[in-house]
Amino acid sequence: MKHGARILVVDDEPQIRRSLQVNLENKDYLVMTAESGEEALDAIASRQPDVVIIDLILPSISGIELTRRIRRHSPVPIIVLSAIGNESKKVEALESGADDYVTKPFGMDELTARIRSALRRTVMVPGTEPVFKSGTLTVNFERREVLLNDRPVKLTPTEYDLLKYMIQYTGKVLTHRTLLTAIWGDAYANQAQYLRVFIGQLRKKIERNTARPQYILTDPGVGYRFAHDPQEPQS
Amino acid sequence: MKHGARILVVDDEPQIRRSLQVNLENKDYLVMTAESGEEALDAIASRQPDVVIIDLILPSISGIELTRRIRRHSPVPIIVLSAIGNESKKVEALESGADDYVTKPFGMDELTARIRSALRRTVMVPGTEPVFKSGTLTVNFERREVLLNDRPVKLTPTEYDLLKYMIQYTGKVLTHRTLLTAIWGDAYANQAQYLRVFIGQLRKKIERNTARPQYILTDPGVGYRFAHDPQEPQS
DNA sequence: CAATCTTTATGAAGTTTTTATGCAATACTG
DNA sequence: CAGTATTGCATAAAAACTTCATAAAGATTG
Repeated sequence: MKHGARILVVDDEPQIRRSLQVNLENKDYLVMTAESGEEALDAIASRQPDVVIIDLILPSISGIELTRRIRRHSPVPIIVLSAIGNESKKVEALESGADDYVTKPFGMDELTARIRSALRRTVMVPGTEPVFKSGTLTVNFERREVLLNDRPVKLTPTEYDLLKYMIQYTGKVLTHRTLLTAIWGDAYANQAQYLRVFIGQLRKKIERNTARPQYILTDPGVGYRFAHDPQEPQS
Repeated sequence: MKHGARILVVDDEPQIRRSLQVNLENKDYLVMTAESGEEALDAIASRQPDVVIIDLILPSISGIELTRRIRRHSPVPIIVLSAIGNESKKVEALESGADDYVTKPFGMDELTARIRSALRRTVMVPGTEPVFKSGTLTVNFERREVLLNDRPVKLTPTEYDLLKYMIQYTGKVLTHRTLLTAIWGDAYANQAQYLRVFIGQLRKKIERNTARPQYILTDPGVGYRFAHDPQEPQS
């Protein structure tokens, strides 16, 4: 019997654990479960999952605290489940190191899409791969060169830094705060408007249709992410 | 009197220095000498040789250690001289960043062949001559000579060093800091104005239209790059 | 003293920041 | 539950600021 990726589900509600387990095993994943943060930390240490799914509401250790603790010693991709109306917790979790989120109630298709994306986030250590390619977009970090359909695209320093940062974390949801502090510094953490302006300029330069971006996706109320699979322009 | 490439000879034995100097000057190279690693590092920083020849056996700083230190900040081709029976040092030197070696005793023909080969390699253009060509511009690194439409162009030493450095990294964006430390030294890393002046002079000498440079392109806020494919003047 | 390098000055070009506006999605309210 | 207010996003454009190109004067070097 051959299994796909190993997934750890952390939730205190037995029926959700059960439901996820059944559904994900149908998709050929190997599923393990934990009902508390402590159990989860043990399982991560001993059983090396490839992805961890965490319900934000947990007894004792909260999902956010659990995320933070996992990140202290493991880079495993983390997807958090947040109940609707829990937006601030979701952002907090992302800033604590989570990679992505799914809002309850959610469909299995959505979750499995996120899982697939998370699995592809093979730690892109900056410096290992000097050339990034996706669809018609090529970025040569060695040369500091951006090509679209083999034509050079001129980016300003800030635009380039922003694009580079996002590509480095392809697939991961990057909150406004995260991006602002990374590119502009701590003092600018609340200048979300800067971000909109520069994201807008980047899209104008690299997206075919800025109204339906393929690469730089908006996560409303949260931030932006660089798409793993450039969305095909839909009919 | 016009000189070819600049060669730095590093050896502690005066008669070898003298012999190499005379022989290489006969071949029309400009030869400078250093008798210790410290002197050599100074000379590389201040006088920008095109090739460095290092005797592996030196007092104080060894040839290998010297090679390593040079490589920390300069891509200048290094040829090491190893006495027979010193094979292991030779390998170590190559691993530390040397480009080639010559085993003593050696004939002048062999050494000059290695020098020519090293000079050729700096341009990374596989060909018979250590010459770079692009469009109407020709740079002969062996003779330290620049031609535009087959007419010689007079460059000052700094202009030449800058052009050569940029050609060595054709296509790659070189930041102000990179160029300044490479050509002028660490202490000048922030003198971006020098760079503008010299880039301006170079453009005046090699560009058809300095307002639309074909070769030396500006990346605003970042630095300069030597064009990969010289832009055709557009209508 | 002649060539080269370094400095200074200035207008032009380019970039970032700020402000303004419309739109769309969500939340509020009677 | 329709209509209205609010909030966040996208975009454009003006203003402020920074960097660039160039000329030319001053200093240095051999």
